Amino acid sequence: MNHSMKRLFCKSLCTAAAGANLKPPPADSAAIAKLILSSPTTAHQSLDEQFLLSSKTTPWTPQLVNSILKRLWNHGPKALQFFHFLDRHHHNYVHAASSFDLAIDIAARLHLHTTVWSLIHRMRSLRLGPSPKTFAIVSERYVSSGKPDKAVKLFLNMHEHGCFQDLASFNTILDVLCKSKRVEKAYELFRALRGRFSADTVTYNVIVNGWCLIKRTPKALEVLKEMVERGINPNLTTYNTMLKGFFRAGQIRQAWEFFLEMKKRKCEIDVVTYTTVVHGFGVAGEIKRARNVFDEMIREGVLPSVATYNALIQVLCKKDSVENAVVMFEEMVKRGYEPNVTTYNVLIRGLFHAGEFSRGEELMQRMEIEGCEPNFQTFNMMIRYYSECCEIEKALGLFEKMGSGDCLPNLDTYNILISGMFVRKRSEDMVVAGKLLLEMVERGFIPRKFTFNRVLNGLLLTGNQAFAKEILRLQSKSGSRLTRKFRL
DNA sequence: ATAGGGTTAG
Repeated sequence: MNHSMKRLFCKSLCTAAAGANLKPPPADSAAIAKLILSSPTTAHQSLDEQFLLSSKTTPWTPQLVNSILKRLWNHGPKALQFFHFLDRHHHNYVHAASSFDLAIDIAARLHLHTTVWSLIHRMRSLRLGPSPKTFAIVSERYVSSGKPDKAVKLFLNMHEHGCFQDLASFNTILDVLCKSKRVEKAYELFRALRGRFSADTVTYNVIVNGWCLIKRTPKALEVLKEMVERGINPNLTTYNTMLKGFFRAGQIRQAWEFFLEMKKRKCEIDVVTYTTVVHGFGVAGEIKRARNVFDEMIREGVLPSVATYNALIQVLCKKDSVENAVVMFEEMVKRGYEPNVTTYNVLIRGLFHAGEFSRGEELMQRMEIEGCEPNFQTFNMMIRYYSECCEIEKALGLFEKMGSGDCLPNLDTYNILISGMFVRKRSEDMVVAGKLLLEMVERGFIPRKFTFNRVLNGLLLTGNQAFAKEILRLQSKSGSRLTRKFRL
């Protein structure tokens, strides 16, 4: 059953249920999100009349609210406006902890520090949290905006906000630091507190992975050794992490030896191990060895997963030929696998990269027919290729499609498209770039100074002085205006 | 949201 059929089927079922008075009519998060998006965005203005009216009869549930917040993820100001509206005006509805977590994440992405903390306090006064998850979200935001010390401090002070630290939250903060490449900082914290929290296999795995992520495999091996000495047993995850680390660091020979050692020691190697090796060899350009390992896994009775096929298809595109990748794709379908969005993205990219635009477009149509929704990567990648090849109309067409669909443009989309507006060096493209810049600010994204300057220069050079002035005004007050508008 | 495998860009 394809996607549109599924939707139809769902709809008729729901209508039947409502008609029979079995349950309240289902509220459609897509429709509500659209209504919110189409409300005017003037400052201090509440949501649209139409929305206000319909909100009175909408049976609000946390699931519905969360679904709407996710749809509005890339329009943070609207998402928060909606969240605050329900919080204030619907006294019979109280937000769930999970909705608070989403709102906190959105506010943190908009750098609305004050809003983040008032939400946390409100959550606490309603006795809904904050939970370890809330702290994980806020820490991650701190780390990704270049403030790892604040993240650590937050973890150390968690208990002051009514949330006690435990091994799980310790592992989480270490992982957050490692994933953002702040491995030295994580290692420092790990050494200071591993005794207090009785570090376990997960803790050590997080640290081993951290060193591997920054290609410092000797340090990772050191931690592995220490782990064994302290009586903490490494598991398959530990070894798979190490294996991936060798490939990432370009130590192909060591990776192969490590893999052989894993087999020799009768470690029950799994689909993840094999996928790591197939991908690792492929990225290193060793297509033949990648294929050999792929054949070996089937011989050994380890079933490849969609991820394994994705790895193989990707490396065929990059290091072999896109034609062979297409063959592999058809083979996986023939064997009964259902390609996912990553599969399509990898192959569409391969086709575009080879200049096979129409075949790439056909594949996108095919994915939609199969009920596989394109995501950010799909759109952003295609927009990037179209821009590079001066197909600005096609790039803009995809952008429109995102805005009207379930996948709102994100920060990358705006950056890619704005860059694309410079390839033709046309005056009218500069105006579009300026409009995109205004729109992205309105949606809560903060353009880099470079982007502002580039658009300003473009407008000035093409005689759009008045528009340039408008953008200059916006630049000077964009940050402060947002904070005032959405503070609780 | 406690850890490992596919999407980027050389």
